[in-house]
Amino acid sequence: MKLQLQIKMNEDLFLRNPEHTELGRNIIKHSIQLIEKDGFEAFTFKKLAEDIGTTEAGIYRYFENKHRVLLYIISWYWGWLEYQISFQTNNVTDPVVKLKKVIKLLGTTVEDDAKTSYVNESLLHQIIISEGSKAYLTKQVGEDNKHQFFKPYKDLCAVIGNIILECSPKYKYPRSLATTIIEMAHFQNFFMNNLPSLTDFGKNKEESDIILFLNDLVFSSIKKG
Amino acid sequence: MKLQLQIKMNEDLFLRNPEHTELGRNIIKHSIQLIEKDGFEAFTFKKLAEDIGTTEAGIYRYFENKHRVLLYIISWYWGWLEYQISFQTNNVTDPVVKLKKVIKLLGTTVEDDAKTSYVNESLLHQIIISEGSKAYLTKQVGEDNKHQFFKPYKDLCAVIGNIILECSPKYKYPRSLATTIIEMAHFQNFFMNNLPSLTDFGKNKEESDIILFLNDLVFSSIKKG
DNA sequence: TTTAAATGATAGCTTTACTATCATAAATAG
DNA sequence: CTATTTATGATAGTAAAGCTATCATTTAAA
Repeated sequence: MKLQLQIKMNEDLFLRNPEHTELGRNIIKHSIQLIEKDGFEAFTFKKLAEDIGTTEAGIYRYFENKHRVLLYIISWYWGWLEYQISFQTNNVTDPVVKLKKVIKLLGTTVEDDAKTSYVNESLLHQIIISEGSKAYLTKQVGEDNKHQFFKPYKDLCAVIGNIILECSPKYKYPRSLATTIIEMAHFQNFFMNNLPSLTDFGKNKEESDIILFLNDLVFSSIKKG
Repeated sequence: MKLQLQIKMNEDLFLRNPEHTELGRNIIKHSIQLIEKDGFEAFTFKKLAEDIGTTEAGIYRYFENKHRVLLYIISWYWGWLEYQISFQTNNVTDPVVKLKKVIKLLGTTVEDDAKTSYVNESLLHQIIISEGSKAYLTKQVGEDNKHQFFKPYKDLCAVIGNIILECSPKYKYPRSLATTIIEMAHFQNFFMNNLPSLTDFGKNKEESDIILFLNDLVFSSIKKG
């Protein structure tokens, strides 16, 4: 049996659902490739169109602008990650074990998942590291929030926050600790590879060291209460 | 006696030193105002020129592009903050007290400092919160790093890392914890004001709560060793 | 098979990002 | 106190980015 995984996307993100057509799926696929390769600033609909073999106008029929594309693929990633977490922590009773799995998932470079044909999770993970915060670090964050564009991120944060509370019911900052884990999993990775003297991982450049750091950070914080 | 504070800037950041001329100082002053008001993406040399009452070409004589302007003002801020830290922790022997002062400085909205005429530190602090990570989250991070554009940030990180080591000589991740404090001081603030459900500070929206969170995070991490 | 929906091809417009040129004003050196 | 460097102003122009519009054609659904 061939399984196919579908992430439910916010309809306001697009003008026409990219999942429904070949061109749409190509837009997602090539956007991920281009943004990963050149960075979000250098990413344009013109280049994307050339890459796919369609025209600029064709892209605009699916997405209002490139920021929406970024929001789309990042939302997709958070949705996918939440699914991974629920899958991997299923039947796990010990919340400490759960939380450790979450940290490992956040801090590990993922492999491309065959269940999602037009999305390369490995590239997407790199995009999350380098471009993730650009989704919300804008002046339109309030408007975008009204459209619920950050719901997948908030949901993930809530899931992790609840696991933290399971570990330590009296801990005062479950959500802020959750965002700290998420953001730091990615920032420490970026720093390790680009500005290593900002981290303690410059020598080995091992993701596993980041995970050790995050485990230490999280479990010393919550073990007290 | 009127004191004047000068931050030594990396010469590669500009084509002509903006500190030396009225126009140059205006470029810095109005850049800070515009970036704070409209965000970095909407910031253009044309608008800046109109704001100042000069021409686009005039700006280009000082800065190669708007990203260099961002790097300039952000570098300035880190330099200024390192000075604030060294000033405020001077004569403090207890490293725990020092570290608490650092966290407070990072997490508190600063007031405009009269000692620096053309720089509004209060606006600059807002820019650090919303735009700070865009300085390095680019494809040119490697090139920019060769120019030493991130030295002020690295220096600050080293200073904080050393205070952490003073508190707890065996702690394994002083630099990563330092960047975590710095980044989270700003991200939690951004989230609190824009996406409050990502934090535990949505009700009060008090900076002091972020500082409590960071203190808890840091001191539970380092107290073990 | 008719009708609607999706795509391709092309054009055009405004803004951004940047370079170049030349005249003039201000500062400074001889 | 003039000569000359240096900074600024004014203007022009180019390539690319960001976006909208139109119409013909292909593809898919009724």
